[in-house]
Amino acid sequence: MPFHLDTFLPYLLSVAAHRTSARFSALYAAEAGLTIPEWRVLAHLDHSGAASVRDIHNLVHLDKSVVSRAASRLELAGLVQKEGDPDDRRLIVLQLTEDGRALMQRLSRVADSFQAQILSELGADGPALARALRQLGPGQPGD
Amino acid sequence: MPFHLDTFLPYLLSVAAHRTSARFSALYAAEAGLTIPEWRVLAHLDHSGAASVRDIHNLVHLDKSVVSRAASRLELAGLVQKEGDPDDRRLIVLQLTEDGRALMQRLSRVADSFQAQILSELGADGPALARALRQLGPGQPGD
DNA sequence: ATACGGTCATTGCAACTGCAACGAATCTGA
DNA sequence: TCAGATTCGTTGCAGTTGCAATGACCGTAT
Repeated sequence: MPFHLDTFLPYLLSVAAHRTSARFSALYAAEAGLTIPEWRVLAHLDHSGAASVRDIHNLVHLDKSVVSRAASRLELAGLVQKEGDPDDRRLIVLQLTEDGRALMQRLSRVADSFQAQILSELGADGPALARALRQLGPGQPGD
Repeated sequence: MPFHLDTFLPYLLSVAAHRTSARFSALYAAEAGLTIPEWRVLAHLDHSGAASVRDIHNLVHLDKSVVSRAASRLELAGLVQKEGDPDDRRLIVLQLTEDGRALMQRLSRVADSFQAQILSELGADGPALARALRQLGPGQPGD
């Protein structure tokens, strides 16, 4: 009996994730010229206030090098401020600038309405999807 | 109010997809030395018998160039046979070789048991996840 | 003090991706 | 018939990613 790729969860996840990210990134690429890693760094900083490259690497599932380069681009764009931590000079403290906070204020509204749009498309399966994704994502398993 | 990335569906999808693919690809990377696109091409050929590069590009959500290069590597590895279509000499007919079929017979068992493993982890949310992913993936919306 | 292992951010580098040509083959309509 | 538009697979190329150094810095135990 041949194998059915179109019911295989890793494949379905990959396609759904790619398509959903593309739909959303079209929105904030229009609003600002952001890439996905840049968006995630901004979003995490908006949520956590200040964070090091390592914090973001651990919590947002992005490689250290990706975070580092995204932060450099964001600093150049004036959205993020980088300064050395005086207590531990290995660390870089990343923070939103005034412009960055203003941008995130606009973008979080876009994100919220996108989320609402997706949930309305999903109907009753929305909550189960969120639960399942949290289960599959790197939560408990050591990662 | 700050934005919460950890309840945002595009982000959750991306993390879950990446992690699940990594878990699975560790299995077939051990069994054969396959990359993800190579696995998808093999799986689709196992399911559809024979297909052109374009067919796979359309149905498996992989860029033409990715399919083309994966097919070349698979041909070199003796898993796939490439021949020109006599009716339309622009087309390339891809087919599994005997070795390719044998490999897919082993891999589809690995895949099935992985799928079962995932579903058991998800419990009651599994079916809703599958429905939701099919809804989000490129089905109806022209794509 | 100071040597040493561990942690941090950055950088180099190879591999991969997505996109835009490109050449070959087919289709269309005059 | 035959010129132009289209479709096919491949290839070039720039940008990105993941991984492995690298160098700076810290903590600790001698």
